[in-house]
Amino acid sequence: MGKSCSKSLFLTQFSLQITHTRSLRTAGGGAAADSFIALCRQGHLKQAFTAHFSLISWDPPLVSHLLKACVDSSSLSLAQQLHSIITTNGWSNIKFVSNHLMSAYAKLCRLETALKVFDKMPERNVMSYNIVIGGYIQSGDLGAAVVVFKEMGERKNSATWNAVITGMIKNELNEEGLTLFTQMHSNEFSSDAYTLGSVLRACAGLKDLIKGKQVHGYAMRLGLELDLVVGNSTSHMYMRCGCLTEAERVIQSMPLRNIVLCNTLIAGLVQNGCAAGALETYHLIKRAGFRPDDITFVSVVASCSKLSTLGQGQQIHAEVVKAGAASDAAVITSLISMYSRCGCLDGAVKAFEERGGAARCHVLLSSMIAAYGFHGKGDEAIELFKRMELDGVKANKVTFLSLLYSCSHCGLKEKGLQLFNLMIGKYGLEPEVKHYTCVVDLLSRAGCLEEAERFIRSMPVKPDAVTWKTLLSACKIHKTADMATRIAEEILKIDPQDSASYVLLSNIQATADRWRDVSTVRKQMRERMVKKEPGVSWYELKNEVHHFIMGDKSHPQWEEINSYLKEVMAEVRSHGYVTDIGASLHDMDSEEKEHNLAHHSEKLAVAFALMKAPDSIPIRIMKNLRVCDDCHVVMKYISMVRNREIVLRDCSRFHHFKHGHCSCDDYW
DNA sequence: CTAGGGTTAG
Repeated sequence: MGKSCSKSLFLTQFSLQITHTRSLRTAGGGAAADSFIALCRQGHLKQAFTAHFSLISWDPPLVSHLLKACVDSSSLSLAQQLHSIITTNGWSNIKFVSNHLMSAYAKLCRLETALKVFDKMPERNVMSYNIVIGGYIQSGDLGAAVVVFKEMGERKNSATWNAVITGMIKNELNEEGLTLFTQMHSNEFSSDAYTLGSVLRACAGLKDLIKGKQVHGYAMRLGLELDLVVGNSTSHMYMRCGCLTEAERVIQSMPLRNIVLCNTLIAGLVQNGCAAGALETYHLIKRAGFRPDDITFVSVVASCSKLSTLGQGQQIHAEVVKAGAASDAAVITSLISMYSRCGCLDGAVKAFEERGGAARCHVLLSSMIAAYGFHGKGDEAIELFKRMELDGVKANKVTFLSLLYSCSHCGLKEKGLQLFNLMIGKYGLEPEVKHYTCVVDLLSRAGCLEEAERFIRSMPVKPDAVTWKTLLSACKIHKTADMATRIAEEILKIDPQDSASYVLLSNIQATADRWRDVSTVRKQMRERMVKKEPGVSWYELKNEVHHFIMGDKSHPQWEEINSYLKEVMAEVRSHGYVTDIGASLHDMDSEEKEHNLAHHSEKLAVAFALMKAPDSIPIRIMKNLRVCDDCHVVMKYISMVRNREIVLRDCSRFHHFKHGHCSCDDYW
């Protein structure tokens, strides 16, 4: 469940002061050019060139525009073709054309060529220098960047400083940018809105609230705090530092608002755990007359993902298509993740396939790999990674993390270990604790518990509570109560309030009939005031989310649901199901336990879904805790007896129940 | 010198 959040200040008095939205990039060249650009946007650069090359009346803005597209789709050869068009037409002396060309070469890892273009420029502007400096910074040659900066310095004005500071910060050299900012002042150049915007962005990147507040104060002294860009950057900085109220106050004070400001607010709300507020704000800004753009959609789709509300997500997807934002790589990445997290792998695959093969960057591919992994499709995930390697798209740490858990989720131990070694060896990536945790999962799931424990105790980074919890889950499956006690101690050293671990340990002891140990755990829980978090399940029906909590009869159709659940359970019993009382932690007699188990939130939710939803669609239920053993068994029976597909997402993974079998292979 | 966005263990 999302964190509760106070109603946004913004929502209470949002006015209709709208500034003009940035218009979609347009370029010269008429209808052929439009169609050309449309094709390029969809990632079909090569097709676009073949079909339209001779029809287009080339002009400098169009060429510049397309150079940007080349960067987006990593097409060096097309950039070279454009280069020759520039040369043939004698446009090399136009500053912005050469700047774009340099920028494309630099970003496509051809710094040498970019420098040649730079050398041939008869006249340069700040941008030209900035691109070269940026290129050097990206290739890791800071020394050369400084040399160019000094050469540029001989021209020694505010715009130059701003250009370099912006260049640094854009390349994530936040500290360096801030240092230059200080130097700029000691060289008696004063800041303007451009400087402040960049510097605030650096503070946001560093999550440095103290510096950020100082800059905010400085902006007020300069009377620049109401500038659209400065105000937005200030709000963004507060959002990144987790100060939601402060960020909203800044937006509230702005005399003019535009879609960028709205986006800062919506993204900030999601990032600060208030997905419901983000969704609400989205509907509000639309009513206020703002037109959402691709960036808005990325955040709104992410909200649906966090809330696990497939219906709302699909609705937003339709709006994305209508708004013509469906070919933006970030939007698609977000959609893939949303469908996957809402339990609809088909939707994720469809969104992925629609993108076509032309322009799939590493983030987009990683998100699809993660989606396969989430749903236990390890082979598909690995297949996609192979294709990624063939296409020359470079995998990063996130890609490998997704690959590793794809393997552990379906028992591909050897394959997973191979990938782990590939990541360190061939890719030269340093694993983080999350990667090590996946390896622990790979080993322990395969029954190598001792090896997994040795691995944890010898790994070069400090294991966290999750690392140990992974091993503790394995102890449950492999019924090793002694080891479980030892591992639980490690977890409670790190987080003594982690109720899930107490519950897990107690269940393991109960299964091993070690009742004295069970009561020790319960005593510890009482002494340390650890409360078992109540289990909540939710189910979305016709745009409405229904919540179910054990023992809570507040649902308007509670009686009906309860008696229907009884019917279903009787049906399931007639097919051989027997209640497993061990799954209950509570200290009570058997009859009471059975009664409690029978009303677990996921059972209530599934009964409601069986009652209300059409037979043809899978039932998708979300739960805030791990699924209990008994409910897991019941779901398997229901999927068989009723011939219904049930997708249950608990706090860590998906369970797909079909024909009496679960995708997790009873390991979770 | 022109803001704001994407993938991530249990």
